[in-house]
Amino acid sequence: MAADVYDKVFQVAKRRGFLYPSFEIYGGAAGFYDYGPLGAALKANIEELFREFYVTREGCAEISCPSVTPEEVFIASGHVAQFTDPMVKCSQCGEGFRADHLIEGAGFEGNVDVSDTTAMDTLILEHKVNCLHCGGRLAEVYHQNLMFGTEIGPGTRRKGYLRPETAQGIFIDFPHLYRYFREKLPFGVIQFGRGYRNEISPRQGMIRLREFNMMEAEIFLDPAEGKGHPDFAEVTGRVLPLVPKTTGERTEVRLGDAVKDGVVRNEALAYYMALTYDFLVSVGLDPEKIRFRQHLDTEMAHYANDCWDAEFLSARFGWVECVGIADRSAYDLTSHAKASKENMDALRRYDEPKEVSRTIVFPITKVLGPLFKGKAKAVADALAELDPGTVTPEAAVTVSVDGEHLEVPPEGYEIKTVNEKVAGESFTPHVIEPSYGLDRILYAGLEHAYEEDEAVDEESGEKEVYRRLRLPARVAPIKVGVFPLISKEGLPEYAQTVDRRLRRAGIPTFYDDSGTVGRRYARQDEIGTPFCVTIDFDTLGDGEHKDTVTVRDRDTRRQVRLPVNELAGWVRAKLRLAGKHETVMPAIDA
RNA sequence: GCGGGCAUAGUGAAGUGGUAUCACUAUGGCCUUCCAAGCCAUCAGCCCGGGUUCGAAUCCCGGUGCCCGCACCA
Repeated sequence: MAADVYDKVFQVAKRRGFLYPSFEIYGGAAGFYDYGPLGAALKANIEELFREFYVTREGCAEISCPSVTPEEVFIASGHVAQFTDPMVKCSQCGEGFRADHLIEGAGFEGNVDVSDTTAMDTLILEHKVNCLHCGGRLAEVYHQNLMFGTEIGPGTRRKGYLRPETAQGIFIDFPHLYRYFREKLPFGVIQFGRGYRNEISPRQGMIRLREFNMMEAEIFLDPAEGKGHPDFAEVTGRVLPLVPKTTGERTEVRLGDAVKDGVVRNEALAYYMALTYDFLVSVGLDPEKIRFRQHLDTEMAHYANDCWDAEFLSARFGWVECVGIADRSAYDLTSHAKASKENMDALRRYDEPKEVSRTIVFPITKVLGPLFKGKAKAVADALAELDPGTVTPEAAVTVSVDGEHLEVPPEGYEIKTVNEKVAGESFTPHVIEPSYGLDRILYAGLEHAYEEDEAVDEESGEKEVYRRLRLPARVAPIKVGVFPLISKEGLPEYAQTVDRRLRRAGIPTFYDDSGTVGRRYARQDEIGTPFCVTIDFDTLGDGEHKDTVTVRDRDTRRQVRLPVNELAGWVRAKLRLAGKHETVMPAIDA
């Protein structure tokens, strides 16, 4: 059982307090992990970085919606019907199959209605489908929905689900958000949150979780404006590693060309791919181990019409999706508008309101009222819906109300031409969705940051593994380790005041005076602390180094001596630089 | 869900029916003037349940979890 990088990373993560398997004292549960103190800090730092990218830089607004969600939402979104796999098991050997795949494989022409289990049972009988494995008889088809169900309120008042994605909350709030953004497109909204998927067999550790953290952005835009991005010009020259669906081959192309050649469907998708690349690199992923793979038509989610996954290369799992950038078109808003009967449209304003003259069928309600009593309102509405061109003037007209045909006499309506001012035309915005899997990104960051050397002890000659996490300073849970060189003669006291000053300045630190300084460096290297500060006798003395400390860089082990008064500012400057990979690990001047 | 393997301290390992060992880590102390030094002490463990036996970490049965395949994976 050669320990691969996953094992090694996980071992450090567990031992040092990044990650713990959840519910461990009760035997654990696959697909759930706890974030320990360092993991929670790392997660918070990644979230903060996401805010920096999407809220500060892109101007998105952050909202936060519940995880527990009424069933109607997921009926409208398609998840109840489609976030499910129709399963059928062999009654003999127990082998499980996708029922619809079996039926299609048996020569059935046409669409299998995956929502109708009895229809599928019938089809299985008709086509004499047996177990592919042992030839045994198949049991009944059942739905394996991957959402966690629950009830809202005591008893079974109202069915609900834990959300499988945070996006729906944003879509549902669209009318509010549209007003918040003063009825102007495009705008973006982000949400951090947990999502839940009751995976059948989550056996890939941090990669496939049943409860996981997402950072999702929904960018609403007007499709008539070509799905562009105001800053697209800044990224046209960027070259990203792309794996288009047409070839399946990795190519490196300028984004401007990729859009021009139709490889990437629109500017907005391409822009967010570039942004995502920068984000992943800032979190500490190895730029050489990132690529963008386009979904094949067959693997696209039910709501998407184009989707590029950012994938990272894992030593154990191969290429793993960690961000999905999808063009969801108008799918979600249209679905919710239809299901809720709310208006989810936006208005494309004309420069000047237009005078439009329109011919309409105008109901004369004072005639319809006495004539149709309770149904008068419905009749009036039905009349107004009619196309004036189909109505013969001065004649009775028949309308259909609740399946009943009613004849309206000529005096019940009037055909007239009205002049209206139209401010614009309404349309359903399209959505570009960059959706980030936080847990996977965090794991990727750890795996790509992990480094070990075999150190040979000079005295004993024994080999020892030296582990180091080269996390970017920006995301490292602890920024500075603070040590007295040795534990005596006032060094610890002085070091503690340095530690305290740094923390008061908003810099997370770890004070350590145990063992030798080398051991303390090792401990901090292992959790990715970028800087360690040591207080020595020169600090206390009256010489030229009075009130100066040494700062040691994790990756180069180089040291620099700084006045203690400048320390907090120096560290903060290094942390601010951490937006790009090249600058996150600055060498310290010797 | 199916088949196979595994389960001993925080970590890694030893332990073929008779007092559970060892290393590392951690904690306290001594020592220590910059990269896992040394010394002393301390904490902490047989996955769960049942069976066989005078006696089970060890043998048997069942369960759970993890790993590897198959299947599944918007």
